[in-house]
Amino acid sequence: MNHRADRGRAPVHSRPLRPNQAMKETITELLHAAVAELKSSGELPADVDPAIKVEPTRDKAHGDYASNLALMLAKPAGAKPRDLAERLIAALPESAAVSRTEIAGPGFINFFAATDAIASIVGDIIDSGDVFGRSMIGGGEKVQVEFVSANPTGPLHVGHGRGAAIGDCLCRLLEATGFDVTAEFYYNDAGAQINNLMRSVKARAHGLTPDDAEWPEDGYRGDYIKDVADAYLAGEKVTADDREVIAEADPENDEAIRDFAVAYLRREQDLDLKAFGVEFDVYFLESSLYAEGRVEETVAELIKKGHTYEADGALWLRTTDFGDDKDRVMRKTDGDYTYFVPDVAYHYNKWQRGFTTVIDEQGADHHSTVTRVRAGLQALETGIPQGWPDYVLHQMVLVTRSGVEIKLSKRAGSYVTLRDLIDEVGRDATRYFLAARRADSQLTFDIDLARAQTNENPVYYIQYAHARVCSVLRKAESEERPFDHTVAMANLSRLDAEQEKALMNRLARYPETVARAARAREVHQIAQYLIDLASDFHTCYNAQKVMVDDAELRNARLALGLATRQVISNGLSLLGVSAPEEM
RNA sequence: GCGCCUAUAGCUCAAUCGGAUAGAGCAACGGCCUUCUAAGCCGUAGGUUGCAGGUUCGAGUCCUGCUGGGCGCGCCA
Repeated sequence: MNHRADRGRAPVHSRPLRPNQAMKETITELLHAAVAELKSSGELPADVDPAIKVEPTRDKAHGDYASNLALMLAKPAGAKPRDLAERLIAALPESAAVSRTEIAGPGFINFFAATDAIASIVGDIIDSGDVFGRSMIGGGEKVQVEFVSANPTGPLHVGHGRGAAIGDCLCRLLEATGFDVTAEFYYNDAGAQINNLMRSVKARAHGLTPDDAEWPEDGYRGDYIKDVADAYLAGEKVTADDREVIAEADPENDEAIRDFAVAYLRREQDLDLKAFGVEFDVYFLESSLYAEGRVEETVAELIKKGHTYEADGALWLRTTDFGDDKDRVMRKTDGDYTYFVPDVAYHYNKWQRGFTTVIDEQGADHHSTVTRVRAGLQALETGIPQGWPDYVLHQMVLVTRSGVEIKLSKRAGSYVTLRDLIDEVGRDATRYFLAARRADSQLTFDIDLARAQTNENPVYYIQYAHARVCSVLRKAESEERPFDHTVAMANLSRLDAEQEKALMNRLARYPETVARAARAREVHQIAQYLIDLASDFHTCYNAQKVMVDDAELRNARLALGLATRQVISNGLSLLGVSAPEEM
């Protein structure tokens, strides 16, 4: 196990957080008070204890916030929702934050917030800075996210790229919500596939090409194998995962070829990941499970707990006892273990390392391992909860150019590499496109769209909003009318245009968006939010000129710009996408 | 055949632990730069949320069945 101390992501913040959902919380408290009032007057049964839900409205005609409380309480109260809503409103304590309420639709209570109350978010954001949106809902819990975990048999492909983008963003998201995150990469550095790699490199070292008759069966045919062979014969030195390997240059030394090829391809993958802005805390080698006796230990434990049997010359695990649809072979007739045994040993090791939550991010084509690994862990009977670990599975990525699917990369031979994409469309756009969709739907990566330097591209749409604010601030400086924090804070109530209110309401939703995305393990929600935020900003920008002569209004608008810039920047950093100051 | 995922505007996708009139971007059409970056904005058009039932005040969302698509179903990983 190799540790990487420096990862580049910020540590969990311990700074106290400002209350940045004030408006929503205020309304929730008002409703609590109203319910208590109605209970004491006997209009509501004393035993009802509703979960009060206050949501930002989708339609501004419905006010700023709405609650379905009356609908929820109608049945237990034995009253019509609208009547109940009326009584709830009558029982609401006075509050300066709420300018008016109304009953709408089947019984929703709509709240129209006072401009002051909405605008206070701007000050909160500016004061909080990078911390805005962060929380401690994770409570410092140790979480491990395992992702990419590609075997070192070739360059990373688009699918790995999707895993890298989702996994890395998930780590950032979890850290931002107060989890103690370890990013881990697991790989198989021994076994049949690595032997195949060795044979392929050896064949290349002997001058063979994939079309020769003597080329190894199922050998890796990509051009990169030749690069590995050339480097090996040239006696190159490679460093990967803190290990240094010097090529023996002897085309007959299987062991040396194997070590070199693994190190070489690991280094290649790391260079790609680094170019993609992804780093890991821990690289875990499958071979270490054997070297440290963890595989044997796991097998012995499974046998001891009585969930195994011998049949047809093999050792089986009765995974059907734990929800699998058929039993699985652990030890083959040739004496080797099947891959799932080290998988179980590895996950048992994760548990022993104290990760109460483990999230495995992987391609959905491996989804059958989910049941198997969980079954193996249950069979150990060590108190690991059912359904541990968690999985985030992503579906296939289809890459198109000019509307036509592309499947081949020269270098890799059979698939589009992550490097191809980064080189062609750039890191920001690649990350964004791979992270912006729900993991469990298939993704079409449109190269033309991703590399478009025009308004067609959603990444630039967001980045442009950020750059625009920066531009306005530069203008304020150059005109020697710089932002004045005191004047701005005293005049936030001037931000009363419809577009400004909409933008501020959007800003206020950022913390809960981060929290929800982290809870759901859905990084695409951040991407979606940023599009909406950028849209609200662009609308505002076109409707309301910032650099007006009225200093009070000007500074209030500059403050709104600053707050917007801050949230865009915070959100983009969760995605690992840059926030340029000019474009 | 079995399991997992999925089906939303012409295309790519959103949609708050079930909420009000399902939203963006692209593509189409019409407007807006002597004004802070037009990589932008405003407007128009575009939908039986695959189909059929069910649950309830309310369903794109939950349940059942069906249809289409993807992936998996090995003593490969």
